[in-house]
Amino acid sequence: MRYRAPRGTRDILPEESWKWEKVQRAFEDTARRFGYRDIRLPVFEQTELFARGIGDATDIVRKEMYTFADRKGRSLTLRPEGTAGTVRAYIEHNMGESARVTKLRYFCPMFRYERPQAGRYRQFWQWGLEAIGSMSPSVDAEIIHFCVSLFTNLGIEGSVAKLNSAGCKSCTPAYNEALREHLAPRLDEFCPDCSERYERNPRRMFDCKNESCLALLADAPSILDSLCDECRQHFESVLEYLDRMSVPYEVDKGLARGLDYYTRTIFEVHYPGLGAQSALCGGGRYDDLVEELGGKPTPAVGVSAGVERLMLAYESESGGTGQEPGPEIYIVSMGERAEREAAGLAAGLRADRSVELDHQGRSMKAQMREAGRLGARVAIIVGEDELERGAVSVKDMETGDQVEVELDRLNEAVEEKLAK
RNA sequence: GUGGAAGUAGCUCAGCUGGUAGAGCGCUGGACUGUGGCUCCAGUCGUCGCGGGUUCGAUCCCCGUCUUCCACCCCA
Repeated sequence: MRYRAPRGTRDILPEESWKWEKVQRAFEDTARRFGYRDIRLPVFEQTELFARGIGDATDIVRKEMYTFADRKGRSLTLRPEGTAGTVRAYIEHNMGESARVTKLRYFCPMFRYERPQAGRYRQFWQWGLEAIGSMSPSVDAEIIHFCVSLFTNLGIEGSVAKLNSAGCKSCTPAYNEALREHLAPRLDEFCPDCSERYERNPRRMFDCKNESCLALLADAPSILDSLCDECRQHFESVLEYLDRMSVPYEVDKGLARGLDYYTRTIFEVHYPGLGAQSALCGGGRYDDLVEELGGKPTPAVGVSAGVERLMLAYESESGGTGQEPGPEIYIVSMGERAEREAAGLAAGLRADRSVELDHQGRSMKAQMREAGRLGARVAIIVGEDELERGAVSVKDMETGDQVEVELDRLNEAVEEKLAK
C-alpha cells in the first residue's frame, strides 16, 4: 500500500517552491506599497457564514464545499474563498471603528470539491485584497491597478482587465426582469445550459461559449444601459480613475461573476495563454455583504486570484525561467581532520553567507561536481596539504581561478571573490 | 456532476492484436590515485497505477477501481 496525495491536492516540491517564494514576495511587496496589511484567518469557519455570505444559489455553496461536523456536532466548512472570513473578522473585531478604510491582504490555501484540471485543484492557493469602508470609485480603480501592477512586476505581459457593472439592489432586479422578458420568446432556441442560466442568473448567458446562443443575445439589453443614476456615475468614475492611472482595460458588458455578493463594479483579469482557465483574478464591489453578515452597512471592494494559475502564467514568461538560487560557497574537504575544519569554517561563514558542504564523505570529484551543480560561486578546498600550512584554497567556480590563502585571511578572500 | 484521453525506471517516453521490459536524461564510480561544467566507459533503479477475469502464459485482451490530463458545468 503506497500513500498518495489525495485527489485534487499536490505537493509543491523545492524544485518548484522557490518560484512560489518569489511570487509571494512580489505580492507582499506590491501590497505593502498599496497599503494593504496582512490578515491570517482560520482555515475553517461555521458553514453558515459561507452559505449566507457567498449565497445559497452559487455552485460553491450548492456542491463544492468541504463541510464536516466536529466532535460536538457543529457544522464547519473549509474556506472556499477569502472574502466571507475577512468580513467576519472585520465585524468581529470592530475594525471599522479605528480606521475609515480597512485595507487587508491574504495569501493562503482554499478548498473546493471540484473535478481537478490543470490550474484547478481541490486545495488551491489564492491571494486577495479587501478594502472595506469606502464607497469611492477610486478604491475600485486602486484594486484593479494593483492587479495589473503585480502581473507586470512578475513579467506577465498581455493580460487584459475586463470590467462591467453588476448594478445594485435597486437596479439589478429590474434589469434581470427586462432581460428575461426580452429573451423569453426565443428561450427554446438556447442550449440547455442557457435555459438553466435563464432561471438562476440570466446574465450568465452572456458568457455561453455557444455561437448560436451569443447570436440570439446580440440585441439583448445591456446592464450598462439599465443602471440607476448612482451606479452609472460610479461606473463612469471608475473608468475615469483608471484612465488617470494609465491602467488599460476593456468594458465587457457580458461579464458576470459567480458569487451573489457583488454589486456595482465587477472585473476579471485574463491571461489568454491559459486555455479555458484563463482568469487570473476576479473581483468587485460587495456593498451589502458586511450588513448581510451582521455588521453596520459598510461598502467594500475586493479581488482574489488563483496562485496556481498565476504560476502557470509566470512560468510561461521570462520571469519564471531560470535556476533555483544555490549556495554562494561550497566547502570541499578531504580527510577527517579536514571535515572537522570545514564544519568550523561553515559555521563562521554562515553568519552572513550561504554555505553548503558534503555530509557523506564523498570523493573530491563528487564534491566539486556538487558545487558546480548547485551553482556555488566559490569553492573552498580544505585538504591535508593546505592544513599543514594553516591554509585553504579558494576557487572561483566561474573562472576556475584558484588561490591558496591563510585561514585568518579566508573571509577577505571569499568576500573579494563574491564582491565581483 | 457530464463526455473523452492516458497511467511502464527519479524525469521524458518506446515496447510489433499476448511469450515474465528498453532508450535518453539523471544519479554513482572510473578514464584524470586532490579539482566541477566537455567527452568516453561501466554501474544503479521497475510489485508495467491497484484489484479481479480470460489464457499454458497478460505491460498488451476484458471488467472494476484509483489518479492525472482535455473539454463542459463553474470558477481562481
